[in-house]
Amino acid sequence: MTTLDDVARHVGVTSATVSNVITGKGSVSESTRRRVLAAVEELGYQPNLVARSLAQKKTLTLALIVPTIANPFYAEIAEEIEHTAWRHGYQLILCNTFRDRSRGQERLKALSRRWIDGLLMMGGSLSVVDLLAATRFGQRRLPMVLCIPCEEELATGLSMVDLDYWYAGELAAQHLVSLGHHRLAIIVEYPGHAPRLEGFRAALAASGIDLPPDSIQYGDSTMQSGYQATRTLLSLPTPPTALFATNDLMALGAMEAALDEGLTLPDDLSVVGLDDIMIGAHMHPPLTTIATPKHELAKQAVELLLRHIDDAESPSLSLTVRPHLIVRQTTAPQQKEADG
Amino acid sequence: MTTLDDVARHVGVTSATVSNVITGKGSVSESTRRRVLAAVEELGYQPNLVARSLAQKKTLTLALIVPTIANPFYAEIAEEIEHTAWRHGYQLILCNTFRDRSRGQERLKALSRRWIDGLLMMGGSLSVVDLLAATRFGQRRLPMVLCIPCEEELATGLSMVDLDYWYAGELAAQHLVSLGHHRLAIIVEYPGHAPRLEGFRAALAASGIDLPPDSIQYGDSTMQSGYQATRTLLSLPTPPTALFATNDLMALGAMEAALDEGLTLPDDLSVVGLDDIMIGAHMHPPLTTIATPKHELAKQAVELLLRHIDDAESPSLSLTVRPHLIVRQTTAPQQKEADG
DNA sequence: TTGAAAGCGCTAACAG
DNA sequence: CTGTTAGCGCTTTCAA
Repeated sequence: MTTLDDVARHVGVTSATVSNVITGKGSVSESTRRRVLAAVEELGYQPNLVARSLAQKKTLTLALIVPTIANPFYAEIAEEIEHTAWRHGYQLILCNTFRDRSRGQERLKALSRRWIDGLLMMGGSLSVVDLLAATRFGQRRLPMVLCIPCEEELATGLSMVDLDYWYAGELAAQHLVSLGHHRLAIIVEYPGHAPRLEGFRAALAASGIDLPPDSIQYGDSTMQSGYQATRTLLSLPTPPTALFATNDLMALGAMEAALDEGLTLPDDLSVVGLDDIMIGAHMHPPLTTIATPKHELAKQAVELLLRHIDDAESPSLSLTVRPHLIVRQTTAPQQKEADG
Repeated sequence: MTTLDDVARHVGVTSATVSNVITGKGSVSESTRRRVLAAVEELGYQPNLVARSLAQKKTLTLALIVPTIANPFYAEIAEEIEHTAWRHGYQLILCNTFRDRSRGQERLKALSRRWIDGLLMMGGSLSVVDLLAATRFGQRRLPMVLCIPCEEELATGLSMVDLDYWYAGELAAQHLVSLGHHRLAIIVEYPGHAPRLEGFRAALAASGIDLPPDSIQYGDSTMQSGYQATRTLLSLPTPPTALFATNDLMALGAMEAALDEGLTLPDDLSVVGLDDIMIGAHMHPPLTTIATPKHELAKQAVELLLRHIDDAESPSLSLTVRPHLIVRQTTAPQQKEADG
């Protein structure tokens, strides 16, 4: 384990000089510069990041907090975030909270001791109280951006990158309405996904279609809940001919339930999801969904965070990314019905 | 940002004493101990991990290298690993290599500068050369364990935690044979999944069943490749009645292909996967698979790594975890056939 | 252009 | 039981 001093001694200069050539700061004569570089090579010197971090109060480390990386949606975003972070020279510490408050707090506390440069938080990972506490680590301010905040996180005043979920709901409704459906249902995580519901409802209203209470079912973003909600919907006196699940996992659960009921997709029931997780495209039939542009989302989030890191005075910003509809094969025109 | 010295000054002792009460080392009188603790509380003191790391040469940080966290199998394991690591007080840096050598090398180099305490590597993330180079960071030895090594990584002599894949192949074959199938096929990533193939082949041989070259198709562990391979298999003069895909993603691709061909699952074709990714249980029909006990795998891997960290002399170990069959609904008894 | 010196915040010997 | 001292490996003034 060679240190700066080793290199310096080997060349016959001082460690400050070696530091200068390595960081590219200060000015060094071309000749010593070359000798230093040669020595670095020869001794296989690697700068020690922890020493540097201590001296500069900068760790080149970001943390990403997610509810659970086992959810493919978060995993796919995490991959993009990791990628973007590394491109900017930052490493990523991964934290799962399992949506558990005490766990989240622990994680945060541990992070605060290690002087991460910034924090990226997926919405719903932490309680809002903990979240706000997190913005101040000791006395110093922790740069942080919220990625896809949930309802109650919107008022925190933090920087955030969100998807235009209201628009997503609108897209889903418009697509379904354009196919001639008028008995629609929604499976929604509430209140987390409220804007999706509202966008959906508003677009329906604009087409003169009502969304009765019965046709709004609640889930918790898992397949299981999508499955259950769909069983309930299908057992209604007049079951829906089309449904929108506010995330893909619930949509997959819905498909499963419909198939278990012996229905044919999409003829007997149209299903629209939201997220565009990889696997959705490979279901049978492939899932029609409102896609989250994950690469863009990650890019915006990381770059916004870096802006906060580089400039502590940089004001809080709210960015919004627009989703788009991907029509695959779980949606079809409304069939003729017996009872108009 | 209060430091040890601040606390010390506030109490009227020396920073060494404060350090002692915080780390629990050395001996401190009960009275000063209480005063220190009070001051810590009052000032909201948080120990600075980077300073501590520098002093102790220990960072309480592990890194996990995976090919891609977007693959649910890795994501689910990553979650278990993160969980286990945190329970032991370690944080986790996540690295995706995208199976790209240069990217893997970069990651490794960056990690080497930050003095991580240990490295967990999913098999196939890195070239073997880089992998071996990674064991020595500068002159110091980097504790490391390989998780589910691939063929060419077995000879590295590193500690590893593997699944008994030969046995997994055997389980798949036995299950299918017990259902009366004798025209079997396999979709395998080669040579990465060679033991799975060999176990499968051996178990078939034991039942007097041959596995002709045609019925061995190659994939790269993606759904797409499973899909393609299955199309090929189904277009054979005598297509198989059952197939084993050496990972779940390929099995899902196989299901998709079969359904696209108009086949009914499992009556027209039995499919067995391997991994037990979450989503497999929710397909229609739910996927029969050979399950990886991910929790145990993660636990073994992390704990083995910690053993290496705590004791540099701890010898390399190879642990093996046994998979088990989960029968769901993609496998069924062989149907009667027209042509014996 | 280079060197000397101080310091980042903490731990670890060793004295007292 | 507590204080003193000396680092950990690097950066950063400030002089020379």
